[in-house]
Amino acid sequence: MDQHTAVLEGGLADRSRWRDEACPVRSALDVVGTRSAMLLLREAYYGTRRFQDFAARVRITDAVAAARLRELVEVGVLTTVPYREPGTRTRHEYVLTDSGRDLLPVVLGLFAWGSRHRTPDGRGPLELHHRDCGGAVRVEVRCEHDHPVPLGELAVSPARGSRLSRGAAGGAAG
Amino acid sequence: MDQHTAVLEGGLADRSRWRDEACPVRSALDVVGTRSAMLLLREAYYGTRRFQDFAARVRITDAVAAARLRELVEVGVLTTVPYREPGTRTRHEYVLTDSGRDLLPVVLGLFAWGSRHRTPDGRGPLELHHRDCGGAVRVEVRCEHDHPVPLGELAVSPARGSRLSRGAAGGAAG
DNA sequence: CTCCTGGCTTGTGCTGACCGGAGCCAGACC
DNA sequence: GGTCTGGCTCCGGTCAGCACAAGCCAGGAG
Repeated sequence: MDQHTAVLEGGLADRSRWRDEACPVRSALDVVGTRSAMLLLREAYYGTRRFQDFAARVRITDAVAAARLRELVEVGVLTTVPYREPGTRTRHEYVLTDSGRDLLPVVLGLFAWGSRHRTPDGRGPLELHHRDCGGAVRVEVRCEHDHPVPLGELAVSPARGSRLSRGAAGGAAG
Repeated sequence: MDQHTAVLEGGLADRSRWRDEACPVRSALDVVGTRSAMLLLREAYYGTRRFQDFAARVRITDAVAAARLRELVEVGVLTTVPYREPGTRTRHEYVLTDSGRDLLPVVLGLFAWGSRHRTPDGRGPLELHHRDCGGAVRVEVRCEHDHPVPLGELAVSPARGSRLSRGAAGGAAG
C-alpha cells in the first residue's frame, strides 16, 4: 500500500480472508503478556534469582510473584535450580532458560521505546552499552544479510506447507 | 555475576539500593502493555487503518477497540487522519506515527518468540523476510559498532546527571 | 422525510490481575 | 521443645480488560 506498512504476500494479501487464530504475537502474549511477567523478566536480566528479591524489586505481592514465577517456569522461560546457603536448608532459585533469554529483544525494545517516548527528555534514567566496546545498545530489525529492515520493506508470507501458501481462503495464521 | 545476566554499573551495582520507579519498561507497559494494544499495533503494521477492520481482525468488541484506539492516539502511537470515500461523509483512519513505528521491534520480538517457542514445530505459520533481498528477518540486540550483544555482554548504567551516576543511594531508576 | 451505515457510546456482567494481610511449613539454630 | 526465616498459600476485596448487546448520531441515498 504505502511505504509505512508491511507487505502481505501470497494468500495473505486479502486480509479479510484469514484470521489470526495461530498468530505468534497472540500466543506469546498469552503466556508473557502481563505486566508482572515482563517486569519479572527484566529483573531476571538484571541478575535477580530469589523469590523475595523478585517480589520486592518488581513491587508485587508474594502471591502474585508466586503465581507468575510458577507460570514462567511452566512455559519454560525460567527454571528452578536448588541452592543452599550455609546454615539454611535447600531452597531454589529462578534462572533464565534459553527461551527466557530469547525474550531479551522484547524487553529491551520496551526499554528503548519507554526511554525515548515516555520520558520528558527522551533519554530515560538508564543507559545500555556493550561491555566489550562501550558502544550504545539498540534493538534492530535486520535480515540475515544484515540489512536494516524498516516497516515498509518487511514482507509477511505464509510458511511453506500452510493452507495460505497454496492460495486457499479462510485459513488461520497470524 | 555469571555470564547469563546483564552487568549493573555505577550506583546500580547494589540492586537493593534503588527502585524501578522510573523504569522505562514499566512506563512502556503502562501505555502499550495490554494484549489488545499490541494486537492493534500488529494490525497497523499489516496495513489496517479503519475502525471496523481493527475490531474484526483483532477480534475485540467495538467498545474495546474504541477505548484502546483512543488511548493509542492519546499517547501518540497512532494519529487520526480524515478520509472520504465517494458518497459517504468524512471519517478518519488510524495511522502509525514515528513513535508507533518505533514499537516494531517489540511486536516483531513477540512474533519471533511466539513462532519459535510457542508452536509445535518451532517455526510458526508465517514468515518474515526482507522485500529487497529476500533474507529472513530477525530482531537483534546490537551495539552501535554492530556487534551482537548477548545478555552477558550487556551493561546497564545510570544516565549522566542522574543521582545514581554520582553514587548516591536510594535513588529511582529503572 | 425515512432508511441505512460506519463509528462510535452506554449498560451489564464476567474474569483475571493485582493488593494487603494472615497463615503455614520445613528446617536450622538454640 | 520453642523460635526464627524464607518461601510460599489462602482470604477478601478492588479494578481493569474484556464480551455481549443495545442505542446513538451524522450525513448520504432514496
